[in-house]
Amino acid sequence: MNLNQAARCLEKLGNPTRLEVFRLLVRAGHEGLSVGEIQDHLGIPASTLSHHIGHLVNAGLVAQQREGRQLICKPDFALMDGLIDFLTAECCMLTGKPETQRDAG
Amino acid sequence: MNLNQAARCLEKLGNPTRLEVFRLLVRAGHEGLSVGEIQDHLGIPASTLSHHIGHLVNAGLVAQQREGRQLICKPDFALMDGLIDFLTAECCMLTGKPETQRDAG
DNA sequence: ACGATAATTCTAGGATTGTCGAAATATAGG
DNA sequence: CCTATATTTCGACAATCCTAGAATTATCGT
Repeated sequence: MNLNQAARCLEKLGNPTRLEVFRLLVRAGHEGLSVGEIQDHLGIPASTLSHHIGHLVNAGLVAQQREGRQLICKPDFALMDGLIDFLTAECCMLTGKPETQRDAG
Repeated sequence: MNLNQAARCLEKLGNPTRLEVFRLLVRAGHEGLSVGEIQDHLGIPASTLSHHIGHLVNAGLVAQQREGRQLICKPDFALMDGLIDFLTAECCMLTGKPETQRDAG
């Protein structure tokens, strides 16, 4: 995870609707949720939701797989961990977390 | 830190230039850096840099204080910690980190 | 007051984003 | 094939963002 990759992820999560979608998917866990189920939770027009999910998929934060007529969305936990690792390592104090430090810069 | 606050911080950090500014300030530590020093590092026009710093200040991620002719910028470490806590608690697996969990919801 | 330095505000342009109805595509079942 | 369901793509519009030169404000030293 480099700075530009991180910025891209942060940009996508930096929209209230998308952050809510992502949080919903994280809470759903490895089973994921269909687009329609997400829509039931958020109550926004399908085209708007599809637009936002497209952004998340494009950034790699969400993966989709078809199951019959439904498209199941799942968060990429590893990428999210990578993002948090980046923020912790590059944009935090690191005080009291020496094991996270990389080169004692 | 609620979802909208988090989204606002993420949005501001989700721009490569601003993320680089913020990382630079974090690396500078509690002493901070003047706007001019940041400009020396990044090499972008003063008005563009000022615009981006304004965004970071507006979101509370960066604080400024004047020292003579210079404006010193410092990151708000506590807010950044709060953001990472939010992401860890609401947008992560939480597997193997039970002490980070808040209410086992 | 004057000149130099530090940084912001003004202004304007093109680029991108967010929204959502309408139309189109994909799948399932009879 | 026809109908219903699930979701995306298209199209349009307003709103916001990014960039950066020019002008302005703030501070310091003399």
